[in-house]
Amino acid sequence: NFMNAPPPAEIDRRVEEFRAACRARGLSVTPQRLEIYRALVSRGDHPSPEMLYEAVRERLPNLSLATVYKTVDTLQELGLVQPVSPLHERIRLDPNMEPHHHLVCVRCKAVVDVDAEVVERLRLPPPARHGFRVFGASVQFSGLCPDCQRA
Amino acid sequence: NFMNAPPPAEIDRRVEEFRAACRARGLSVTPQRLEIYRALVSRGDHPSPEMLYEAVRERLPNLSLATVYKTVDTLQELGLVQPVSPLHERIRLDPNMEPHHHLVCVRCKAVVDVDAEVVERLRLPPPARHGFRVFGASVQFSGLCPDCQRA
DNA sequence: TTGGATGCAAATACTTTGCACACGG
DNA sequence: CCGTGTGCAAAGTATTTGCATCCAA
Repeated sequence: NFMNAPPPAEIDRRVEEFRAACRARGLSVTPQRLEIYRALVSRGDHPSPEMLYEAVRERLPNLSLATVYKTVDTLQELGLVQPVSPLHERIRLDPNMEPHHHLVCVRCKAVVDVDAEVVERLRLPPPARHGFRVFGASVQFSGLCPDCQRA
Repeated sequence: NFMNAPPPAEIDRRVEEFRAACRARGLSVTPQRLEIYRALVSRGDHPSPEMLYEAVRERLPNLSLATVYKTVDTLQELGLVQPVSPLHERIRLDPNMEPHHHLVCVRCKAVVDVDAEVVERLRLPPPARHGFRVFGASVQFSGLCPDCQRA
């Protein structure tokens, strides 16, 4: 198991933080929200909404998948979660097969290639490899494109 | 316009490469395939299948969106295109809001956090910024997780 | 001529929305 | 009690598949 689940004390601390964030914003602290957030921080594996749904249903069998999606939105607004990739909504295609990097506009999702040379060689030290065989690395710079800076 | 479209000569060269790759593999060289690949390399903006569809329909009005998807699959098999993000199929959630990096298994899509310290600070020199205002950078290491190395 | 490629339509997968009821504050 | 949150079902969007027809070789 190569996942990075936090220790129990850390999980509890983060769940408390979440309660506080809800109270601060006037949001109800419901069992669904608590369990969904707890499941998310407990599992170190960056789950999809469906995976969270399955996990939480063991404790809350009436949970609805729609509630998971809504709760994830809420967590994003609270600044407690983010998608691993900002480009998950639709597939985006790259005909450049050479090693290179990307610059992504967080607003309009424009993607620009960045040549490999402008970034120094990226090495992952063995202890950080979690047993993976590592082939490559690509950097994703995030920012605002010229158009979106105006808007 | 901050996109990086190649010069016409380069586009033609790559389309020829594509013809050759098709012939080498015994695949038909159809107008649809040629135009889809040409559109992909012409536009430097990493289009979605829908964007390609709209672009190519100006020249081939009968084109079907399903053909675009099928052609994209073919191009992937030929090693001529890849998705910008390997995690586009479903949203994956990360409750770690600190700057950090990811290690992704290309086979099973497992995602593991990599602490920021193990990679040196990533700077994008101004000329490479294409007018973007850049906030952050995160590295995505790709590899095979322990389980998938066995399979 | 003929097998692979295309177009259409139906199917599937993922995510969002509308609304009546439930429950936290 | 009141208004937000939940569950269900239906709708919406992205992608895949089945199949009859078409066309590149």
